[in-house]
Amino acid sequence: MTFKLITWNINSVRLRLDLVKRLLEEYQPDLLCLQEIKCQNDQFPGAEIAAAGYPHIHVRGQKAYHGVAAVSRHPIVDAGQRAFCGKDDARHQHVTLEQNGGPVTVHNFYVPAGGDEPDPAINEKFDHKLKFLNEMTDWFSQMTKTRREVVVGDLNIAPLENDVWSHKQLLKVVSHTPIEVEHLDRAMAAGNWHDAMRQHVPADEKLYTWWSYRAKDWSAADKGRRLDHVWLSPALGGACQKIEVLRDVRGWEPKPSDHAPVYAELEL
DNA sequence: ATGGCTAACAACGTTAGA
Repeated sequence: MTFKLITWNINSVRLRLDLVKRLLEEYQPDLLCLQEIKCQNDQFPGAEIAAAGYPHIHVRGQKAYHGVAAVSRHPIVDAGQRAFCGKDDARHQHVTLEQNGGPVTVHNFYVPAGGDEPDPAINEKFDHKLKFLNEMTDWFSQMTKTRREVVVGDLNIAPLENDVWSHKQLLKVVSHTPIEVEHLDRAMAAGNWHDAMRQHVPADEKLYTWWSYRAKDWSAADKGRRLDHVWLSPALGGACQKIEVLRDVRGWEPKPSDHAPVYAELEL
């Protein structure tokens, strides 16, 4: 059956609850994975999301920053979270759903942004980002590759040249530096993950999921980056029938998130 | 001309995003 999945960096779920409800109403996903919910578990607007038809919710939040949440139409049969880099900073959760073809586990990530200076020796945030990616690599290399698993979320790296508006101008900008891309590539290779977005959009076409708030007209300037991703385990490598960046949602008023959701349909 | 903006907080300036 077709499983509809959306990943979205919401940049405060409390401030943008109406946008979340509109997205659920318009796109009717089976599962929505949110990042940067910026609230503690007991502040998550679960009752209103349940009332919208999504009563199965697993939240991993904390005060003020980061935080991820999964909201599902269908029962979550298993859920958990992993602390990376010895910090309990709410950057990962997993949920497992029972589908016709057996269980499917979705990992929802919010990788550290990494600060401004792309040098781990002088910027502790960048160091944290690289260490986080190394830990992902170690973990993925131990995973059973025959399992049906999906990685989604804001990985905060735009790996390909056409994942940014100007490869040349962003080579020294955090999110597109060669060292970050190498780290992300290693994590991807360690799990034999397939990049579902690039299965459907050729590498020579521009593809973005994030546009800065600072542009006067984000859509006209179109200086975007592909920071959000959907990865498929080898067992699901051919499962994605359709995937698209919901670019219009970046313009939803009032107060859009600076990330657009990524919508995927998987045959499970 | 990649920061021109945006969000949370015991909160009117700081920290963080990317």
